Amino acid sequence: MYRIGELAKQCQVKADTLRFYEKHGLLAPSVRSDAGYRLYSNMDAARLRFILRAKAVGFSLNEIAELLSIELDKANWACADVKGMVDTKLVQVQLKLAELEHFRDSLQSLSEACCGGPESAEHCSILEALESSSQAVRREAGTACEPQIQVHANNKAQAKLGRQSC
Amino acid sequence: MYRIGELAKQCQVKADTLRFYEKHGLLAPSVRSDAGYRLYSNMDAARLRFILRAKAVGFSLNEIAELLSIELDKANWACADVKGMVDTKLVQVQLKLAELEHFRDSLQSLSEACCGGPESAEHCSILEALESSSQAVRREAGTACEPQIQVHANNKAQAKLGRQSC
DNA sequence: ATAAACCTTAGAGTCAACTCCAGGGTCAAG
DNA sequence: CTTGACCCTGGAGTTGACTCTAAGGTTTAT
Ligand SMILES: [Zn+2]
Ligand SMILES: [Zn+2]
Ligand SMILES: [Zn+2]
Ligand SMILES: [Zn+2]
Repeated sequence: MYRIGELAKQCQVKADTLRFYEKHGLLAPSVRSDAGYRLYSNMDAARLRFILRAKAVGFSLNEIAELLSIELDKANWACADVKGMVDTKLVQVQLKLAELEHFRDSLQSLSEACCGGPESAEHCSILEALESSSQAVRREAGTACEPQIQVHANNKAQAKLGRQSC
Repeated sequence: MYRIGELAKQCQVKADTLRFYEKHGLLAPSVRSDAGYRLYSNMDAARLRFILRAKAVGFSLNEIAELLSIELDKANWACADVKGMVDTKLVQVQLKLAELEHFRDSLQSLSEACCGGPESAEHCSILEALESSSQAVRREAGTACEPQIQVHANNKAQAKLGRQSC
């Protein structure tokens, strides 16, 4: 039997988190001491590890509650139910991934378009891209800042064009 | 000049959102009508589009506020500042992306390990993986459910072993 | 003139998953 | 017998980006 702080430390969680899980029906200690202290059994600890593992693969606490109710009554559920939950979550994760990949690509092309130098941001390609209505980073010849690699190569040409090399 | 509802519809946002942005210092209409109605100019609309574009690449409203303050005073900021913000955000996005990829991979291997059939979940590989302490989906010969492809191939062998084909 | 469709405000509520607090009780060591 | 480390409770606060409500004022069309 572990007291709340012991189990918490064992599982790298805060005691508050265990109380929170209890309040939300995920994990209640099977016994209380005379003084009212929570006492967790090995089974309780196993249940907590189940919760943490499910969290580690991306399930929300609500979804974990559902998984736990299946766990407690496996015989009345089918593999299809369990796999369904996993697949549903997988789709959600893939959608979120696609969104973040889009963010990443956009940020990357913004980053690549800017020289990143100490010059005034008056002609910064990043700001221009956010101002303009186009989705992509627009390159209107000779007005915006450009990545450093090109700055060196084009320095004179830019100067000739009266361009502020941002 | 647009009234709040007009601008909102034009930019696919709710009027409430515009009021929210105003309360948080992102976008205030440049004029109010006699009756107190918000009236947005074309510049205000452009500012809103700036906000929405920055949101679309993953910036938070606080970060957007910072970007806007640079926008208003470009001359006193350097490309380095702007690019720094983009690169910082890029790193954050990449971290989040790595976490989600981990989720995806874990969910995928969980999904692949389960037959997904209408049988009782008593031997479901997914539940067993979440119960056991191992990170990967553990396959203890002949105890857990397996993906359907193999179920057909191994049907008789499993029956011979007295195995419940989950 | 009156209804529908708009607009105003301040302020509360929502979601998730904690996290912290005050004000008290319990327990082992010295 | 006191100190310090632990534990209890109920409830409030956090973060971010809205979203909604109530109670009223304005515009526009019929
Ligand atoms: Zn530049
Ligand atoms: Zn720049
Ligand atoms: Zn199965
Ligand atoms: Zn299964």
